[in-house]
Amino acid sequence: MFQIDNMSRVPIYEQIVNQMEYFVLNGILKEGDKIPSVRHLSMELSINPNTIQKAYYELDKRGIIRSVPGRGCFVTETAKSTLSTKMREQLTDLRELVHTLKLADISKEEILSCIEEVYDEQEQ
Amino acid sequence: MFQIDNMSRVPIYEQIVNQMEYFVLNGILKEGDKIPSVRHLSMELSINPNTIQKAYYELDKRGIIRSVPGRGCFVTETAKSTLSTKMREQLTDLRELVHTLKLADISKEEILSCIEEVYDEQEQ
DNA sequence: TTAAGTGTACTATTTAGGGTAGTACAGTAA
DNA sequence: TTACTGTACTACCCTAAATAGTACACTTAA
Repeated sequence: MFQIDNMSRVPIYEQIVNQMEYFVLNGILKEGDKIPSVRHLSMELSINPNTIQKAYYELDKRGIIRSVPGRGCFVTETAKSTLSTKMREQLTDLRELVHTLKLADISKEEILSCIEEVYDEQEQ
Repeated sequence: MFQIDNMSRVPIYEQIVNQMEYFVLNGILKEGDKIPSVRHLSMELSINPNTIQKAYYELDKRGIIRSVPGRGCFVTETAKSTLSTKMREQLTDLRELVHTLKLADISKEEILSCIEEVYDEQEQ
């Protein structure tokens, strides 16, 4: 499920956070779902439990999961809508990236067709 | 000219590299232009000379500038075309970002109008 | 020739973040 | 009771980044 890139500059705990959010947005994880326990995921990814805990703590703080001592961690009911709102802020990143591409003399048409492609893709 | 964000996770030397490339793409720095000396930029930004040197070394390696001992550093004749080619590879990043926005239920139309805006902007 | 400015090359040191190791405690559920 | 869960804590290691300081060779202009 999770893919960790040890060569990345992005810290492992943040990779886990990002992928968890991606899974929620993508519907792979749904509201109320139980996610892997700290120790279990730690074993599966061969990562120290503290690192997983750090990721889960961050996700809890963001309202994506809820940690229940003794029971486990679960995706909150509001996770997806919270993320959708947050993602909208990435429109700023989009503008910056497109601006850079424009400077590189990449045509508007090329950008637009790129957008069309992504939106016409079927999710598997 | 340069803006350094000390709170950023991106290393200072890499911020300088990025901004130098941006200036070249944007036409603020042109082929043959002399760029600030290591010591001068070091003073201006209150950054250790070694950090500036590291950035310049990287830019030299990428073919964006040429360092000439005793004379200074200059933007190469091929800098802009080199960067344009490299920027084209960022179309992959664009796809990923758009994919994320799509997952967040942001409409295609909203994305497209965002693109239009950027391309219709006048550069100052 | 001299002086100032240039890039370059070192070594040593500090700092902060990330990650690991190990232990311990309390709650939950079969 | 037993095994699982999240949580908390200290200590330690490692790496990259950045700083500090010095030194050398080259170029330019006075």
